[in-house]
Amino acid sequence: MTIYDELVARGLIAQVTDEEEIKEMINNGKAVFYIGFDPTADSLHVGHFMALCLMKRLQMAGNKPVALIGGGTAMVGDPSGRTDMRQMMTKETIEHNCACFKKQMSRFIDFSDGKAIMVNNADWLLDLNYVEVLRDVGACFSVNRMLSAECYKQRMEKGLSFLEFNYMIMQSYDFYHLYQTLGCNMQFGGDDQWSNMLGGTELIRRKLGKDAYAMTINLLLNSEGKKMGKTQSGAVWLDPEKTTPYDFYQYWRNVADSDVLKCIRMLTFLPLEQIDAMESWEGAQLNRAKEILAYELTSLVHGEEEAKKAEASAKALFGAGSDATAPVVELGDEDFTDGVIDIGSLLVKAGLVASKSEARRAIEQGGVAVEGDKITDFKATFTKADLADGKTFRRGKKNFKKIISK
RNA sequence: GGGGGAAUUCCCGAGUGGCCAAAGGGGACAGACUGUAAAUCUGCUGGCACCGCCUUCGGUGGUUCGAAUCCACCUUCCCCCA
Repeated sequence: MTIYDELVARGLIAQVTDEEEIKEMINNGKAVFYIGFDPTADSLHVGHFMALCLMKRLQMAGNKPVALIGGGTAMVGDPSGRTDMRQMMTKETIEHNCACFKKQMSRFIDFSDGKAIMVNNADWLLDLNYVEVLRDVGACFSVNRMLSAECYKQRMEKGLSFLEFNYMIMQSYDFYHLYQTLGCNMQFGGDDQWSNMLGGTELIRRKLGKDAYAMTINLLLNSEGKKMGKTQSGAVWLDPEKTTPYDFYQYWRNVADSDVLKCIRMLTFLPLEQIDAMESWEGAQLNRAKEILAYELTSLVHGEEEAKKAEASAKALFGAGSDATAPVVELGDEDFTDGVIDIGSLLVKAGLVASKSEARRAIEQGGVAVEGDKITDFKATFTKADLADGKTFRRGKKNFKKIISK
């Protein structure tokens, strides 16, 4: 099976500019392609992970990836798919984020011996001269066309600043620049980048009279059409400091039935035959598929060892009720007053609830348990000795913390 | 530049002087049912020393016994005209 066919079979490909040409190039390892990542946070998230996987798959097929970190474009901010303007980031923040991205990417992509290249568009964008750019590339863009682009649609209602309007031009310039300097002839990215990417192929055609290609991959949407990889508290990060391997595992363990197979197909490297075999699974059997999904992804992102730990924790907590593996929180003397700590403060300290009021509510509604026994009294207290060996506290069905006094 | 409108608790959105911690919806959270799923039903949704008190309605001042509600200035955004 060719790499292109595999991408299709995995449901990854969304749009392509020239299917035959792209097929020919990536199947034969002839593509030099780039994917851009704007450093909007200090860690990559699931969306980036998909792009990195795509990069890896293509690299394995012999193509040469260029990972572009958008240190320059982040100064502008991509308005695509947004209803309001991004908060402007300081140069320092951007630089810090770039460094974080770089570190994380190196774990997924092999940059040794020139097998892949990493560049930062700050290196060429920041020194551009305004009038020169206007004359040079500005003349190649039609405002009328740009305004009708899908990525600006949403913003036509709420307002779009000139700063952000220029994002497409910056991205197009990147492609143009990489085409000339690295012979980069393809750009891949999320489907929300389609119009920005077309801007680049168009610019190359106009300026150089050459063809360049673009291909987008489907965004990972759940069955309700919402982007996956987000939780109430924000994105699911790849940085273990920001999203623990256990939480990462749990996120995937809890995806909806209707989304499991799609996720396995799009995100894991499991052979397609094996995935096809899961297609017939139904009902509770899908739980097995969710375990596989969660394990595979945790393993890819955090390593096999962490994945095993997360899986073991989950099985223990949800299965027999063993307490050995929940995340541990230690309490010191300062947490106890007169030798005791009340349940409300304890839950707050453990990070199981945001406030004592929330703790009260959770208890009143029967959502808190210690060592499997439901707590009904908000006035309950614990002494240091009670917690000397550690006790597992649960809020709701899925939140566990082991509390130990020291 | 001229004219008009808007800013409310996580989001949308009521509220135009006391009965407002603020309707309604969404989301989130908790419970029941389950398969650590979905759907459904119930509860709950600012904080705390919780039958009470404190902080919130873009910002700063002011009027008033009392303001999310009135006045002034400021900030931001939208619409129409240029």
